[in-house]
Amino acid sequence: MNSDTRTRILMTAMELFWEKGFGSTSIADILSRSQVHSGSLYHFFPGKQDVLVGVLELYRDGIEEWLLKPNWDGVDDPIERIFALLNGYRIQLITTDCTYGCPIGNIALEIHEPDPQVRELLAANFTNWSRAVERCLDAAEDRLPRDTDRAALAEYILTVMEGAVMQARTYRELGYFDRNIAMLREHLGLLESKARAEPVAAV
Amino acid sequence: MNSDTRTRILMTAMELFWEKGFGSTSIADILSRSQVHSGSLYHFFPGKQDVLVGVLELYRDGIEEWLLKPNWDGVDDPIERIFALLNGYRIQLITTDCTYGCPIGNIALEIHEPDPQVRELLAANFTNWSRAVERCLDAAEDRLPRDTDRAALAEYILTVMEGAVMQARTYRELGYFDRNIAMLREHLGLLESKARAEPVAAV
DNA sequence: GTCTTGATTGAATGATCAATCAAGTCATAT
DNA sequence: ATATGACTTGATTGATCATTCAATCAAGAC
Repeated sequence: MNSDTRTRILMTAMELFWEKGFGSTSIADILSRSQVHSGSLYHFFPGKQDVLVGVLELYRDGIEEWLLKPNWDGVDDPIERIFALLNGYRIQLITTDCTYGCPIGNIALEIHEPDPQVRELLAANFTNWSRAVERCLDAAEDRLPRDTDRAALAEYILTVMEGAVMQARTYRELGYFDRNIAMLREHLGLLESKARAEPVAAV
Repeated sequence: MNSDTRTRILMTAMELFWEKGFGSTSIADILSRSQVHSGSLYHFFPGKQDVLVGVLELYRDGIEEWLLKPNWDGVDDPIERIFALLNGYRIQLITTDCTYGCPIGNIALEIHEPDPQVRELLAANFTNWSRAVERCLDAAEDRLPRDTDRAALAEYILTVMEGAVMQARTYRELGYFDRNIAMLREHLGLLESKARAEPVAAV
C-alpha cells in the first residue's frame, strides 16, 4: 500500500487549511500544491470533509511530538512550561506577521454546522491541549491554592491563548497577544502568592 | 431614496453571517430570505464584500443600543456590568444550544486575508467592545490595584469572552463558558482584595 | 406630457466548485 | 505467463457561485 500519497495530501491540506481556512481551500488547491491528481485523492478520501478529518486526526495524534516536545525542550519548571507553550504561538505570530493563528481555533469558529466526527475531533484537540496544561498545573500543585480547580484553570489558559491569538491576528499587532499573556501571568502570580499565604497543611 | 431594501438586505445578511458564516452564505441565500432580487442588491452594494462591510458597520454603530443598553439595564455596579455583558453571550449560547457565538469573533477567524476595510472594521468592533469594558473598570478604579493597566485588562476580558464562547461552541456545552467566566471572576476578585490590602493613597 | 433619476426585475454569463469514472500503470501472488 | 488489486491519470459532469445587464417601473421636476 502506497500511503506516501495519502500523507502528502494530508500535509498539504494541513498547510492550506491553516493558511486559508477549510472553506476557502479548494480540492484543486490541494491537488496542485501536492502534485496529486483528483482520482488519487478520491481513492484515499471519500470527500473533502474526510480530508479535514484526516488533518484533525494528525493534529490530535501529533500534539506531543510536534507541539509539546519542541516547546518544552530545556524547560523544567511546570509553570514555565505553560508559558513556553504559549510562546510557541507567539513565535508563529511573529514569523507570519500576525496572520496565522491556532489551526484548531480557526476551524472551530469557521465550521458552523460540523458533522459529529469533525466536532468531536475539534473537541478532542482542545481536550488534549488543556490536559497537557493541566499536567503542568498538577506538577505545580503545591504552589497553587489548595482549592484550585486545575482542570478548569487549564481550560481557562486555552481560552486566553485562543482569545489572545484572535486579537493579535485581527489587529495585526503582537502587542495584543503579549498584553493578554502578561495578564494571565499576573493571574497565576496572584494564585501563587495566595498559596504562599495559606497555612501549611497538616501532615 | 428607498433604503428599506438596503436595510432589509443588511439585516438578513447579518442573520445569515451569524448563522452560517460569511463564506458559507451565498448571495442567493441573502436574496431568498430577504425577498430581494439580485439586481436590487447589486444596486446598493458593489459586491458581496461590501455587504459584509455594511454589516460590520451596523455592528460597530449599534453596540451601545443593541448590546450595552439591554444588558446593563438595572445594573449599576461597574464590575457587575462587565459580567452582565458576558451574561448576554451566555444567554445567546443557551437559546441557540451552544451553536451561535460572537459574530465578530467568528468572522475575524474565518476571513484569512481580509481587505483593509474589513480588517479595520473588525478591529474597530473589538476596540469599541473593550473600550466599553474599560469604562466600567475606570468607574471601579478605587477597587482595583493602583497600578492596574485598565485598557489591557479590558482587552483581556474580551479575550476571555471570545475563548470561552469558542470552547462552549466546540464542545456544545455551556459548562465550558461558565467555568471560564468563573475563573475571570476569581481573577477580578483577587485584584479587588489586593487593592484592599494596599495602603491608602496620600491626599 | 415627457424627461430624469432611482429602484426593481429576473434571465443569463462564465468561473469555480466537489466529485466521478473509464482507462491505464505497476507490483506482487499464483 | 497471467491474473489480481492497489493505485494513478485527467477529462468530464453537473451544481453552485458571484456578478452582469437590458428592460421595466414609479414618481417627482420641468
